[in-house]
Amino acid sequence: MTVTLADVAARAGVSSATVSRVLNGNYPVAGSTRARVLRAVEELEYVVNGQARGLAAATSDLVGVLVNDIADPFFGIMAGAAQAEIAHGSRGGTGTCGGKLAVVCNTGGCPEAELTYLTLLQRQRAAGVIVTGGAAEGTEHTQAVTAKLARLASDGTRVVLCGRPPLPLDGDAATLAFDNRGGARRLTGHLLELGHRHIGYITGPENRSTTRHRLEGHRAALADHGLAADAERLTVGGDFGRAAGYRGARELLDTVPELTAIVAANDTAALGVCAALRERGLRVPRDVSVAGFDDLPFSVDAAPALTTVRLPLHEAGARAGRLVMGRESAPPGGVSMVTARLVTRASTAPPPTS
Amino acid sequence: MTVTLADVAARAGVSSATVSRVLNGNYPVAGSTRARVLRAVEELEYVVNGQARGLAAATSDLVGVLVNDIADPFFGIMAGAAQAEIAHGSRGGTGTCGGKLAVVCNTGGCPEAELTYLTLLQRQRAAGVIVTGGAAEGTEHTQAVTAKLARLASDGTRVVLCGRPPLPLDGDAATLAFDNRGGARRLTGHLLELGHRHIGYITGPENRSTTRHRLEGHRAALADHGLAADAERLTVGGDFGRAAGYRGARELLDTVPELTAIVAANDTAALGVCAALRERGLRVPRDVSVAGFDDLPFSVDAAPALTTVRLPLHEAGARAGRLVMGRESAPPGGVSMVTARLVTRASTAPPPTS
DNA sequence: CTGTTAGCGCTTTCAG
DNA sequence: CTGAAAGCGCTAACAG
Repeated sequence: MTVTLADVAARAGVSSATVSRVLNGNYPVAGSTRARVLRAVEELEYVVNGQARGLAAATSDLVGVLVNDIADPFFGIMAGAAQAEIAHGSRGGTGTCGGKLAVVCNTGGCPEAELTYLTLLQRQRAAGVIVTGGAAEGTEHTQAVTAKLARLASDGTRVVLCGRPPLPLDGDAATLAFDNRGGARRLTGHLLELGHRHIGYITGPENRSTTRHRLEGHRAALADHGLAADAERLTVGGDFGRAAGYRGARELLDTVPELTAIVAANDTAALGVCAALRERGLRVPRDVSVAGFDDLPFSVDAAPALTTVRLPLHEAGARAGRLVMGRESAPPGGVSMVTARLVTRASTAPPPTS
Repeated sequence: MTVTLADVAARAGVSSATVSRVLNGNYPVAGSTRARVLRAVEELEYVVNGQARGLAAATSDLVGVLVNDIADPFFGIMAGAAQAEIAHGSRGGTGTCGGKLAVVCNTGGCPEAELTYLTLLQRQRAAGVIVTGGAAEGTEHTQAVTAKLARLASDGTRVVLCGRPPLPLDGDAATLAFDNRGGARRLTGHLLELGHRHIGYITGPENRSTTRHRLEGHRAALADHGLAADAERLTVGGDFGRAAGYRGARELLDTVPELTAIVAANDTAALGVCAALRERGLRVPRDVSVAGFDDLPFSVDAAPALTTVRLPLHEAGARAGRLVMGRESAPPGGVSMVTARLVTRASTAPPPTS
């Protein structure tokens, strides 16, 4: 039924080894022979069996990309950029081919799912793995994920952490850490400079490194201005979702009447905040300033356009892709800090003078 | 270095065949033997080699998911839902495992890239392929894509088309077609009922089935009201991007002063339209009504909330996932039409009375 | 430059 | 119920 190397060899009147050499192009083959082989390949519509090839050569065409939520542009942008680099160099048709296949895995941020996918990738002997998004902290499985990653790295799988704190891994593992703490600090600093003194904060999901770092940055800025005492009361829990932003804003409005600004842990939640404010008849930024984090594409289209912190997601994803493909060498120390730049737009202004 | 079946067998004091049988659980094995084998697996941290297994059993753990742009939530939502179904049943650890690995491939809507990825997937002997998003039409490569899909289907790869017109494929191929034409017709019908008579339209990219169907639906609604004559002049080209919506709106505003509404081919472009309108000092919907298509999550947060057409992307993606896994049987005739529901929100209102 | 010969690690008859 | 043996389709030495 399905045509194999041997079929091609027979048709071209050569040995299967020769066909293999022509296809892989990593060995000298006479021009006439090569032509004959290629014609046979065409005629038979031969397509190599990647599994057999991988088994024999101990290689793999697969690279895993773990994301928390592929439907979220935050991850979609990184995954897309990484994938473009990973596939880079691939040529269609029946001929040779460079690039690899990116396997994007949705973990929902759940360490168990991460573990499952890492095992699945290990099973396929993936050439590399990119893990994006913050790490879960303090869970039982967190340790297991680290161990699995260590195992993969020591087995020769290239491991790249993108937007996640560095881990002590052997092999050529690299980390692109996001400066969430610094970005958050600058963002809240901006609000403080505008004159705000009662700033609400809606966090990300519990026990995640990203949540913690952004909150720490926010608190650091408050501390800079001697406002640390009030911080706890002005903080409500969220989960990076729009609904959480909406609920959080309502709660803050109810409990902190003197509030003049709300910072959400990300843009999506900030949109929910805006919706809640609108519903209460409050104007942004005249009555309350609002800020997010990430600078996703839709943030500039919010009304008013959102002040936020820009993370170069596309560049980071592309770089992670190059790192995992070994096309770029790891930064010294294996860790590179990705800077987060403050982007001030229309949603923040000085507090009402009243 | 890496531990194999034989290592486990040796440790457990059985043959490798027995280990295989325990791991696959598809053959009777004595309880005591099984326990011994499982313990050896644990101790050695054995993980099966998917390539070898695939080669020997002529199976694959991979399922391809082709999308136009993974950074676009339109595709992210479908891909995420499909992936959840594909991975479904997978259990972590060292034991057996049901689900498969979804390989999400970004094609950028380019038929050549589609071809490349399909070949790559064919090479890996993927168990199935889901192709999402509209098809390119009239390109040289379009035919080649169809041929490749036909080849895959006849080779036993399950092919599912999701949001793309049906193709005559052998094997168990299924199609989930989106009712773009009907949805667009109802959307423009809504505007006409509100009293609009000069409705601008910003299209999607050229030569794509989705673009064509949505435009056809729009025109059909106009024809229902005897307004077909003016349609050409009120249509400008776009590409589903925000910038195209922005540019298109400016162009329409300049050339059609009597305009009272603008329909964009999708929500993203509609956001660009709103931005252009805002910039010109026009209020939505008081001066100009705006409508999009897709009902992406951010559309409800636009200001004003966008009137649009809802496509059940999550359900469609999940269904495509079940179909490709053979967990749900194909609809009669192999084609199922996914309905597109009109969602009226604040961005549309009757035209100014002046 | 090309053919021969071993496997890669696993599944799967076929015997026992 | 378990073991032995024959491949799955390909690559990679090793000889010519």
